[in-house]
Amino acid sequence: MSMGARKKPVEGSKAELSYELLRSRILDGTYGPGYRLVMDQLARETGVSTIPLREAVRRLQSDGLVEVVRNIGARVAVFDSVQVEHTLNVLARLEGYATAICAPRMSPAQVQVSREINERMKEALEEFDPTAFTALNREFHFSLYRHCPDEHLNALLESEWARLDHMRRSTFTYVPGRARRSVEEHDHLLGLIEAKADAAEIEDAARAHKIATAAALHRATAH
Amino acid sequence: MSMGARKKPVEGSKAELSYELLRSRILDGTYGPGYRLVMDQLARETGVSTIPLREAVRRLQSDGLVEVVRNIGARVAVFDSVQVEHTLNVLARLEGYATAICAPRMSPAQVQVSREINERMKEALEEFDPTAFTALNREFHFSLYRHCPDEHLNALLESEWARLDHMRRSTFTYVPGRARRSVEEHDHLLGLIEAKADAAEIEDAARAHKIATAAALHRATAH
DNA sequence: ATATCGCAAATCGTACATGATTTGTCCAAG
DNA sequence: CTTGGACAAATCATGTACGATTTGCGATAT
Repeated sequence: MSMGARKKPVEGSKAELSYELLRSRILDGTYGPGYRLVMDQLARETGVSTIPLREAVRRLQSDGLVEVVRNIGARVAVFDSVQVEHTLNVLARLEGYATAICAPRMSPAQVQVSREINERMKEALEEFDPTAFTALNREFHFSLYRHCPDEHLNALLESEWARLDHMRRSTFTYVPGRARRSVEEHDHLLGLIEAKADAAEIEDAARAHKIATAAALHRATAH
Repeated sequence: MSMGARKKPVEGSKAELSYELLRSRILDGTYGPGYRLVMDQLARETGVSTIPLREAVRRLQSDGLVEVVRNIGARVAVFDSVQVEHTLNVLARLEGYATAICAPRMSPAQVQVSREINERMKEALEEFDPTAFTALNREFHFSLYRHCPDEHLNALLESEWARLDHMRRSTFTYVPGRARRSVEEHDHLLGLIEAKADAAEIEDAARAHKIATAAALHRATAH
């Protein structure tokens, strides 16, 4: 038999594709907060039937990205600014732990990659580019715990970041004075990792870093 | 119109009921780890059709309780002891935070309820009843952050505890020497809450408490 | 003993029927 | 002429039955 690249779409059930499609459209803002997900409409639009779409919506429901009401339908979740603050605080604890257990596993080369990302954040800071800054910030933190031995923790982090990305669509959150301090704290954190500091110390630093972001946002919004 | 209590089963779609049924059966061990969830079979057994069951399985998939493979089916997730340790560590961080933000909101009466639960744990300890002890332990911690203002955090805690309960089916985890220290730490924690201690201090205590449990388990299993 | 063919079982997807909710219209009262 | 309510029709979520496709296993033939 020919062993050439077959047209085998191994990862391509309609339910799976629909899930990724809807998810990406929610996260990139195509379906904003409160948007109503109508099955028949989506079915015609995407060319699949309603059943795979229903299954996709169910997964999104457990992900917390949509809210489903019986006999009414599904809407993409809507968040207010206090929930942004809550999510930041939860992320602080999760990230602190993840960063701490991954720190000993990081090679010097990987630390260097993270450091370069932080340098690019400084550039974005110089050029007043909040969007790029935010994206790089996420990239920076994920670079710290990419090789986390706990897969479920990784899934949690991914999920919380996704929620956060989506929330930024409703309430734009960028505290001007905070960005400069943020990159400094990143440098400090990298220093601790390179110095093979104690796990508890690294965890404290990483947690405090994001708690500070949440606090800055708190002061900026609910003055 | 009569406004008396109608027989309105507001929460009663077949998809919802199927979800709760499957979930409870997974958590109480009826469907053990690795159990194969066959749609047609479940459909005949429960009297509903396959579609509501599919939706239920999708939600369980995002909950991390079942694993779905394309064209193969769904199996109940199987965990090993290291994942128990991971989950305990994640729970430690989440519980620490939740306990800290709920502490100022607790009334003396609520503290008293928690204290009574801890007293019952001491009784279970005297009578060598690990099962009751474990159940009470969960009840104790939930009593501390029942009125959490962050609903999503509550959902996360519920989810992680559910995972833990299910894991205990595979690997029975009870470290004899740990239980006595545990109730002492509970008393200490309650003292901090009553004394209106600093949030950071309470968080540290609650986190350290569960980290110690994880560490004890680590020593007991992978000696 | 190995390989190939074929059957059984279960998942995946579609079309259709049903029931609940919302909307829109018409009529009547003020 | 405006307002309020009731009835009707459309819209959409929910559930069922059925067909299509894939996987896994066993039997048969070489």
